[in-house]
Amino acid sequence: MTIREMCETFDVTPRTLRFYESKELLFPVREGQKRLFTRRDRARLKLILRGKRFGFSLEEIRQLLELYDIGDQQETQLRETLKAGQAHLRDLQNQRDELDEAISDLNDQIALVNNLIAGFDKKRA
Amino acid sequence: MTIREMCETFDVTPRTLRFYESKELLFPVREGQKRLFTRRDRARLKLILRGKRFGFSLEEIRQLLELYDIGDQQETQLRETLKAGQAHLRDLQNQRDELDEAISDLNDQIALVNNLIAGFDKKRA
DNA sequence: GGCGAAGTTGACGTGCACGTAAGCTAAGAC
DNA sequence: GTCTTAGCTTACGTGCACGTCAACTTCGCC
Repeated sequence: MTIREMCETFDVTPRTLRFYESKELLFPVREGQKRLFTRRDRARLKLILRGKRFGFSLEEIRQLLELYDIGDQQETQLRETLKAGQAHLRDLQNQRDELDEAISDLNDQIALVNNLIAGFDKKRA
Repeated sequence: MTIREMCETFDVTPRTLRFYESKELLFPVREGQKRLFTRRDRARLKLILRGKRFGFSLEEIRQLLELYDIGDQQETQLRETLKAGQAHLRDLQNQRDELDEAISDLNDQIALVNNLIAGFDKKRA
C-alpha cells in the first residue's frame, strides 16, 4: 500500500506517517526509495490512532504496540509488556467510568437547557 | 479558596490556574491582589479537567462551559450553546463505543499473552 | 523592623505532534 | 526528451498547554 493510499484510508497526512516511522511506530518496507505499508503497518496504525484518541502519547503507544506484536521478545520483556498492557487496560476502564458520568451529566444539562428554550417557545405562542 | 488549596484539591499547579484564568475559563475574585476561587470556579475546573481527559481543547471546553453557566445568555446564543453541547454529547457517545471496542480488544490480547507466559511456566515445571 | 512564606505579574522556555517549504529523484505520459 | 506527478530528505516553523525564572508586593511572626 502506497503512502497516498494509507493517507486516504486512515485520513492522515504523509507527514504523519513519516513521522510515525521516524518514531518507530511503523515499519514500511522500501521499494526503491518509496515506502510500502504492509498489513502489519495498517493494524498498527489503527491502534495508534485509537491510542491517540484516548489520550496516550506516541511513546506510550509504542510500548503498548509491543503487546500486539509478540514474536522475538524475551520472556522477561514479555512480562513487562504484559504489565504495561494491564495498566493501560485499567486506565481505559477508569476512562469508561468517567465517560459514563460525563455523558450522564451532559445529558441532564442539555435537557435542562432544552426545557428553558421550550419555555421561550411557549411564551411566544 | 486560595490558589494553594485549589491546587491540592485538584492536583494542578498555580501556573495552570492562572493560565485558565487568562483564557477566561475561571473567574476567581480578588481579595487585595490575591485570587479567591469560588464554588463556581471549582465546578468549572472539574468540568475543565474532565474535558481535557477526553481530548477537548481548552477553547472547546470554554464553549461547552457556557452550557453549564446559563444566565445572561440571549435566546439565540442559548440555542447555539445547546447545539454545541449536543455535538459534544455525540462525540462522547462515539468515544464510548470506540472505548468499549478498545477495552475488549486489549482484554483479548492480554489473555493471549497470558496464555503464552503460562506456557513458559508449564515448560519449566 | 527585618524576614521568610505565599502570592503576584511579565516574559521567555519547553515538549509534543505534527505543518510547511526547499530542493532532489524516479516514473510514466505525451 | 521533457514535463508533470508522486515521493523523498532535511530542516525550520507552529499551536497548544503549560514550566520556569526573575523581580516585585503583602502579610504574619519573632
